[in-house]
Amino acid sequence: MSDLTPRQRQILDFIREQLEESGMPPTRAEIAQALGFKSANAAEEHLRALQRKGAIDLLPGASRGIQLKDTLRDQIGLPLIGRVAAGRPIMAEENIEARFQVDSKLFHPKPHYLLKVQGMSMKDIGILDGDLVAVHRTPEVRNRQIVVARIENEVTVKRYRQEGSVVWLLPENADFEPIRVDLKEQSMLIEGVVVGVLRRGNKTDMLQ
Amino acid sequence: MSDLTPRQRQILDFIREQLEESGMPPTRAEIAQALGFKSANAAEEHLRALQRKGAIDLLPGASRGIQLKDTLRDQIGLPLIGRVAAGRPIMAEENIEARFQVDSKLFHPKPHYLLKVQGMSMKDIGILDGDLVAVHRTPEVRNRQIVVARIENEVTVKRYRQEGSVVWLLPENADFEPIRVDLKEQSMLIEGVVVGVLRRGNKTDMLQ
DNA sequence: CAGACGACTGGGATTATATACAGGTCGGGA
DNA sequence: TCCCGACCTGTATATAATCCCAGTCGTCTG
Repeated sequence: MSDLTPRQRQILDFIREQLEESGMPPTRAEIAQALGFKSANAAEEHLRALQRKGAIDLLPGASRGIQLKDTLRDQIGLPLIGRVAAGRPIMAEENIEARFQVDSKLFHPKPHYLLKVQGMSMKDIGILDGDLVAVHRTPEVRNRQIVVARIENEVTVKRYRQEGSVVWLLPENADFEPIRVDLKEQSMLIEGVVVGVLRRGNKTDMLQ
Repeated sequence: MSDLTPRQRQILDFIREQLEESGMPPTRAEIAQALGFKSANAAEEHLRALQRKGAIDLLPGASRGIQLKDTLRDQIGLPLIGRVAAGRPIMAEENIEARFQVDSKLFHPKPHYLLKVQGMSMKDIGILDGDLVAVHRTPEVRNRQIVVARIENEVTVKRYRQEGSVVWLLPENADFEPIRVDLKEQSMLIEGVVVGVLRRGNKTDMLQ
């Protein structure tokens, strides 16, 4: 899905924009005009490419018959992951406690799931025990990002720092110790990047 | 706006349904088929009636050129309140920066708006500068609740404590001083109770 | 009881739109 | 070198869709 050319991504963005602003998908001619094409056929070809790559659906014969594929994900809502069963993928059915619809405009990049945080190790950046973090599922993380990592079947939220083959998972609370992982000796799985935090007032006495 | 005939409401509902399901407004022919009309003109006339009554906008010449009026579209989702203009009600149009759809199952009681927090005075309970708090609009608050209060046109988020006619607005950060309000001397308006917190990772460098 | 109005049928002109086909450029592999 | 794929122009055409006109059938209102 992410192997789109820059031009194709541009067109996908334009479609999304149009849907936001006018509430309907654009026509070939509108795409061509927006991107500066002199022929609507250029838009047609890009749409077909986007369809081949699975980014959109095209309804044959229908005017403005363009559908974004990822609307499905939005409609169902984000799964809330509680405790992660040992040895199971994080999104396995048995880990899902509930599903919540959360506006995808709120977070960027788009989160794939919510994870319930256990413990106070990230207290200093405002992530408390019981908070839900919105996680974008990706193995590509950069230094200083807050990540969800799995070591030895333990899922943990920490700040990421890599130095060669050594990864440090840093807490944001002086009471906790950094975790050192040597990738040559131990395996570690990056489950994603934290893109947002969500706290429910009623569940903790923190707020009321 | 609500003086629509049953038939007109049915058609408005169908438009909304189509937008949800297919991501694009229906054509006259599609409306006619869904409602059992044999002529697309019946749909045309209903659309004109809906436009006259202010429920929708029709874009002349455009296929599927039906837009739900902003007042309808905007009713979806919680308004995000940024800075509150002095002397204006908190939900005034000019204070609304955006709207986000948030699952009502997430918070309880149901929030009425999101407020952007300024400053670090509530840092110790994980409410940071720039965070959004979900607020349930009510004047009835109890001690120890986190409330949104307005004093002298300043809107502030603090922990509430009342002792007779004196109200204390307590920060959750040792660097800040409690605010003392004597209701006999000063006026204070309770704008609501905080029922949740929401942090967007991309806006701060806190998360990434 | 005329007349306005909501709710339709049926037909048809006119435009908007999708989409096929025939080109052309440019850069990157095999 | 040749071919391919991404990227475009330009022309053409069938069809999707808007939108105007002329009616019909009730119901309610002055």
